[in-house]
Amino acid sequence: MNHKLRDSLKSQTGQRLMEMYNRLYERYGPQNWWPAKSPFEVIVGAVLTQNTNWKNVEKAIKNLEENHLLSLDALYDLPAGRLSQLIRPAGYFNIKALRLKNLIEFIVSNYGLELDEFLSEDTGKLREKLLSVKGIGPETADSILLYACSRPIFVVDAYTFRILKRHNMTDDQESYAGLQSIFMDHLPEDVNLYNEFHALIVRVAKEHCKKSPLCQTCPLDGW
DNA sequence: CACCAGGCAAGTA
DNA sequence: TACTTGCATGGT
Repeated sequence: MNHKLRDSLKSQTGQRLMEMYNRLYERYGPQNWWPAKSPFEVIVGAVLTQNTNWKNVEKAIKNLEENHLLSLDALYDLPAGRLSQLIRPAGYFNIKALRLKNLIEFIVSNYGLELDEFLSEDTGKLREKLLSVKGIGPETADSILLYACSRPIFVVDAYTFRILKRHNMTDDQESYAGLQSIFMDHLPEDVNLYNEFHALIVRVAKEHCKKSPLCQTCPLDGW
C-alpha cells in the first residue's frame, strides 16, 4: 500500500473519530473527568475502580479521606490488612489492598515520597514501569498516565471495544494496543481531547445500546 | 432473584 | 497462545 492511500485512510478514520467525538460532546458536554481532588486520588481510584462501579469506589475513597489516609506517605505506612478493611465498599478488597500497596511501594522506591518526581517522569518509561507493577494492567496504567499525569495517552476499556465494534471500526480479536492505536494514530496528541473522548464513550455506552446493535436515541445512530 | 460495574493474575490445555 | 476462573461489594 502506498503512502498516499494509507494517509487517505488514516485521514478518513481520523475524521470519523472526530465526528463521533463532536456528536458526543454536543449531546453531553464536558464530563469533568477524573472526579478527584488530587493526582494521588486519581491513582488510588484507578486501582479501586477495576471491575467496579464508581459509586462504590467513592465510598472507599471517602473512608480513606475521613481517616486522613489519602496521601502517599500515609498509605505507605498503612498495613495492607487495615487498608483492605477501609476499601471494603469497592469490592475485591483483599486483592486491591495488595495492588495498592504494590503500586505505592513502586512509587516510593523509585521516586520517593514526593509525587512530583513520579508525575514528571518520561511518559514511555513511566508506562513501561507501571505495567511491570503487579496489579497494574494497561487500562489502569493508561488511566494514571492520562488522568493523573496529564499525558496524551488514550484509555481503552470494555465500552471502547463495544462502541467501535458497533460501528464496524474494529473486530472481536483486536488487542488493547491495536484499539488504542486506532485513536492515537489518527487523532492529534491532545490531553483534553483524550480525556473527554474516553469519558464520553463511557457515558454513551452506559446510556445506550446495551443489547441491540443499534438504538434510535443514541447520538451515534445513523452510521 | 439474577446480573452488572471505568481489570488483572494465575492456572489450564 | 487462547480460554477460564477467582476476586467481592452494592445497586438495579
